[in-house]
Amino acid sequence: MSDITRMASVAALLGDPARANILTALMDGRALTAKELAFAAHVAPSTTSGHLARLTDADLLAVERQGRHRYFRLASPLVGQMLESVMAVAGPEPRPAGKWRGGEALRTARTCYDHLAGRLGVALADSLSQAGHVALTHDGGEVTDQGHHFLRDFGAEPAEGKRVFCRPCLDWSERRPHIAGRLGAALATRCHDLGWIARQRDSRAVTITAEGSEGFAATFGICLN
Amino acid sequence: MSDITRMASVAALLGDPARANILTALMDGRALTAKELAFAAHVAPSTTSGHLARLTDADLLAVERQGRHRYFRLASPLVGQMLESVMAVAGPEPRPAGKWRGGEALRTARTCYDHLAGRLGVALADSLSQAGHVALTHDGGEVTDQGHHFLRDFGAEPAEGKRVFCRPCLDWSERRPHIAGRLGAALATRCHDLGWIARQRDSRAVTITAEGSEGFAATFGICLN
DNA sequence: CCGATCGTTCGGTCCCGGCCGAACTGTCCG
DNA sequence: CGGACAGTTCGGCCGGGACCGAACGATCGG
Repeated sequence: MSDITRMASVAALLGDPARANILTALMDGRALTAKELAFAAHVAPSTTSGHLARLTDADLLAVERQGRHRYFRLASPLVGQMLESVMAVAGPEPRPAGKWRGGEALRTARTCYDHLAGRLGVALADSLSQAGHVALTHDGGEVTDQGHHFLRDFGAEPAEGKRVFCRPCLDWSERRPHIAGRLGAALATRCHDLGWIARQRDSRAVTITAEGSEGFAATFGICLN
Repeated sequence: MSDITRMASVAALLGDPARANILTALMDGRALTAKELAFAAHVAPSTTSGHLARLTDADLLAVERQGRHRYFRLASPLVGQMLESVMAVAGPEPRPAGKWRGGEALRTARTCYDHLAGRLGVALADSLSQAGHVALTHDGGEVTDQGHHFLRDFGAEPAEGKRVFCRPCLDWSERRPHIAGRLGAALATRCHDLGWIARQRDSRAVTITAEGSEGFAATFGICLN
């Protein structure tokens, strides 16, 4: 099979709505059981089983047995990045002009594999950028010396090593870059540890707690209303 | 239509081998006519016409009329990045153990939208990195002061502006990062202007000329044999 | 004006693959 | 051991969509 046909077959796997639902349900890195995924995909368990078999055969999913359960997760971060890049092309839903639809929570704040995205993610990136803590461009990013101090104080400095910590990740709903990479993961973890954000059940959406609302405003000048 | 179903429909467009061939044929940024694309896709012109209509409807392709021709090109760099990311997940073809197949040229050197990829692209990235001209990580990259001098001498310094010039772009055949972004585009242009590389007809593959072979060895210490 | 070429539209064929329910295997628990 | 639950396999149904050839506009050259 040629490179292109193999690419097509991978893309075809994403091209079915049921499988797309399965994959996006796993995008935050959690591992879910077949039944939970059947619910997410809105199809019968038997149908889901077939989809899961194909996805694992193609190495898009990894599976782990645990008693009578089988836990599925994305096989690698590459898969998550692929999904985000397709979302970026699919673009944001054209706003129905003043009408609010479901899924707004996802737009406000969500996890993108291991970091924060949505309006919160973009706002964080803007805040750090305007304060001079990070230098972001459309194709890379770097933490400034001043930024290192700030992040250490905040408790989110990523491990030492290479100089560049932030890969900009184009947000599919905001169409603006936000902070991924090691820094993005460290920020998300810290916000979670501080109790500023909480994961929602069965969704990549995250809720901003009362403490978070206060904290984001005080520390980053972010107010999402 | 929800975000996920829209993502699925975009992915489904990539999921057909004929359309995948069309899109990859356009990945180097050239604009091709419907007939050329029909040849690339290995299907009848009538079939191609339908595919092209669907791809332009979904804003994956942009079209420009010129007399009785219609020139198609990728609608945005985002589309090219999406294709690369899917290729990265699809992974390299498992080598048939000592047997050389067609498509080797593509693995040696090719264009990836506007920069160089394949073994040449990876070797360039390695060379610049080891010489201390750029600092590359898996999620970003930066040109050093020393690198600025070197690139200016080579004639490939990208336009002034932001500090970070290189987005690492995971190579789907080598599984290693190479240099994309502004720096990648500048390097590719300079190598082309020097006559070191030449585009092949109807392919993203590029050939390394005799001058190029010498130049890459002398300037970068690269020898691809 | 006429042929040649580029591209689209239409009608018809055909097959892939998504879906379900029912039956089956395997695991945990009382 | 027997019931409950997780997950898979199988058979059958059905629709979407990929494909082609032929006929039809559009545009260029002579």
